[in-house]
Amino acid sequence: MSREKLEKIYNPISIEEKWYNHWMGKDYFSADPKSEKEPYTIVIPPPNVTGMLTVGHVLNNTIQDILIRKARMEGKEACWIPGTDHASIATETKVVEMLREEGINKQDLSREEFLKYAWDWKEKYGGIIIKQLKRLGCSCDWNRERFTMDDGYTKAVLTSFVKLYEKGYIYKGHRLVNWCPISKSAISDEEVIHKEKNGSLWYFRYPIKDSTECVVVATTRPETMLGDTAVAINPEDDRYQHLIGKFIILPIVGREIPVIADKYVDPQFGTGCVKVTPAHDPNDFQMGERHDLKFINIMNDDASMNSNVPDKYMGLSREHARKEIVKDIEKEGFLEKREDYLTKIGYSERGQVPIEFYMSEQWFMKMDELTKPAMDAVKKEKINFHPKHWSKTYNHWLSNIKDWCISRQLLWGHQIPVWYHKDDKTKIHVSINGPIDSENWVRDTDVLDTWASSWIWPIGVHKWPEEDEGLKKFYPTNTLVTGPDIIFFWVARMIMSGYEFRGELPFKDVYFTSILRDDTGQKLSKSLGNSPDPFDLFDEYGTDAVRFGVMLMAPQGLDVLFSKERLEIGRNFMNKIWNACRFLQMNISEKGIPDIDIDYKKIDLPEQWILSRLEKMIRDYNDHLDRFRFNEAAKSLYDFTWNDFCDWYIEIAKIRFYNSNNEEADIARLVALECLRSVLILMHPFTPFITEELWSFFAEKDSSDIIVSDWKRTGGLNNDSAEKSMYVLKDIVTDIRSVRSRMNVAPSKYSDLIIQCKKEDQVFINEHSSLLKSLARISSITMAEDVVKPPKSATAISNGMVLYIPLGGLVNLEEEKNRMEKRTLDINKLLSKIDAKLSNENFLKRAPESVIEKERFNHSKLNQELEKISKNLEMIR
RNA sequence: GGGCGAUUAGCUCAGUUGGUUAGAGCGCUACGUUGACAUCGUAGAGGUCGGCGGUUCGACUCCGUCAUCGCCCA
Repeated sequence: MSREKLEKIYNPISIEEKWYNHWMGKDYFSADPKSEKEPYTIVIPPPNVTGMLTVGHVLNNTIQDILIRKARMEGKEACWIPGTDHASIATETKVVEMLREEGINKQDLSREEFLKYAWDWKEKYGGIIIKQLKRLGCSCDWNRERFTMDDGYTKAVLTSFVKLYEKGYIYKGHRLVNWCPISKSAISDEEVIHKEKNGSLWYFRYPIKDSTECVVVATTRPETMLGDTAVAINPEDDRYQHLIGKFIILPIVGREIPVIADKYVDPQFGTGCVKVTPAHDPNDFQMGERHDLKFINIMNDDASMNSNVPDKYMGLSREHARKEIVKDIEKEGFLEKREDYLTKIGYSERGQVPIEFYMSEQWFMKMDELTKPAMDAVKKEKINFHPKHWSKTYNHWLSNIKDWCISRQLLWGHQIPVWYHKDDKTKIHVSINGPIDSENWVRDTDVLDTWASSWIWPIGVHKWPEEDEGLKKFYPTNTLVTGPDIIFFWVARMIMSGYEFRGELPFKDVYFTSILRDDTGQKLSKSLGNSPDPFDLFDEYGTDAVRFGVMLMAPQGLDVLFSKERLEIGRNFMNKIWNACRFLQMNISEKGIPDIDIDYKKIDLPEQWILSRLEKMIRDYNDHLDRFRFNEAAKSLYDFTWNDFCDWYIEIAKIRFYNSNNEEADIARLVALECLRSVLILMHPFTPFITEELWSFFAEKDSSDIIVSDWKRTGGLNNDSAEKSMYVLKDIVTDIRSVRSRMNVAPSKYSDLIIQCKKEDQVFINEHSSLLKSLARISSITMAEDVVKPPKSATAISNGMVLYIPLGGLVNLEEEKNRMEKRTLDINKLLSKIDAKLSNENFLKRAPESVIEKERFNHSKLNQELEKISKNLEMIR
């Protein structure tokens, strides 16, 4: 034990950095691929390289740190691989924004020039979140840190592309894609956020050629009419049969477009006639293909009108064009009406504006073959989701998946490894290093979707496609910890890539964290500005307190309403532990730790009891952690430490320490130490700093740092009868305290105790009388089987014993009477419930014996209590 | 429209495979600085576990249904 004294006040800041540097210096976080130990691996969900730590990251990474630290203590080769993601579209958006502020337009830069700015940006902000993770205490193997655009990782990404291309899983196609007009790029279905908006439904009259008749079509997007190339009706619709094959003169534009019949049209919806804009609507696109219609793209890549529309609209934004079109349609008498209409609009996740369906040539990945093993793995529980219900969402998504658009019209990212021959554009070359005669080829300008690089993260963090020792030792990984919001983006795709490239699952367990929300239910996010800065929280409460508090409030499978006030429980608990240790230190340090062997069969009841409680806690704690119930684990540790150990055992230890019996005191010292050491060990993964600090004071001589100490799965001594006896004793103490409190006895005053109880109880009380006296502030105890209630005494009935406390003038008989009458009512209610059960033949026949026994026991116990209360009530009356 | 989740004390929430006199923290009431801790202690008040129906000897727990709220997908 260290000689220095613990500071009176726990000061987190002063110890956190000290211990982190110590751990780093000792190289505890490094994982050795040559180790004989069983590996336990986690790959971090790589945060955005230019991102900042949010409270969500705190939750997510604390969980990973808990798993890794526990595995390390369990003697496994713990390997937590950290890194960051280039986040193509998000980062590029930020860089473009930064350039704009400097007055630079992205369009005016060459690819190389832009990338120079982007890399500078990455260098400037790239390290921040990594530093933040260190402050959080994360025990990642920092030697293995990866960035998704590192040379090695890039090679892995390009390899995956080439392999899939060669397999025929990747193809180029001219399609309608989700287009973000802000980033001027295609985006995937998952990057489109659907929002419900109040909009309008406009009804336009389209005149039939060579007729006075009109059809009425409804649209929420009037400006797209500039690209209409047909009007469609349902082939069964009697109202419009005569129009099939006729032509319409498109208002404003003057184009002649056919009336077609297609089953897609719902005759019940609107007028039953729809305008068809094949180049700007997915359903219309399909109709266009079926009927060989013209595809007229009316927009530029920023969603302004292009040269395919009448001159007066050219260059207008889509919003402006809409107003003009409606105005002009109305002016020319083609507007039938306008209705309010609630509509779902797809927004670009990054650009925050409505997306366009836009015709362009993109690279796609075929999904059907890739999904098969991925679905199978979860179905057969080779991969387990926690909580399990996410597997339903997973299956649903995989069974309805469409081909994945993986190309992006961005510069920041992995440029697609495809080259086109300068002389013959149809001749293409696909490889990692490019063609030898590079001067004759032009590389595809697009980059890959970020998720098409991060989906190989568990593989790409090693040297793949090389079969290096890291890959062999640390793949597959054990657990993935991530948010359910990226189950499609990332989790599902990692599983696909794992099977595709390794023929094996990437991880065995997936833990989906709670989503943190503010008190109004909004998801905490940097962009909304409702996420507190974790660093402010660390400063205010201490990092350990934040970690513990967050873990305590995040149950498995549910969202959490986060508020920083809820972290107080963590801070208070750290304070409690600190002071419990300080107390022990005060009572040990002068003599040093006693060097005696304890005969555990001979120790006193309180020692037996606390060790039994400890054993139960260790068991529950491990059980909860094994099942990823971090909040429950934290709770059981908290309960044991505060309620059993501090509230009761330390109070009892005080009696030992201040008495003259040295042997008892030494035993108490050792038992208390045993409890404390166990608590520190188990708590270390949750709160690494404070536990390492306290361990340095309380560890056995020559023991290792707590971070590499042995984990505990057992430790105490289970003893049910001791727990029962102690329960009785605690009950008596509480009952006496309750009486004294009710009668306003000053806490400092001692009182006498007279007990009416059986012989065996007298033996029991005698055995523990000093404890009872001290804990309940009793000066003398007298007992007998028959006791006449002493005058002016208050009464409590506890475990079949009647306790009398003479209090002279303090006794309030009215209060006593009310209390006893209330209890009588309660008991009668309970008894009638039990009676109902015990008189039910089916219950007696079918319930297990232990349950029946319990009911009988309660029945007689309550009856006894009732009898004693009645007698006492009579005496009062 | 389809799916998932939630509804337990004034507030925020636990409650693991059905058997508890239904728990915690905060808040509230009373008392308290007795040599670890006022970031504390002691004692206490407070809930017919969203409604209805069912399964069962027994339902906060399982099933059905309705209501309200939230999320995801189309």
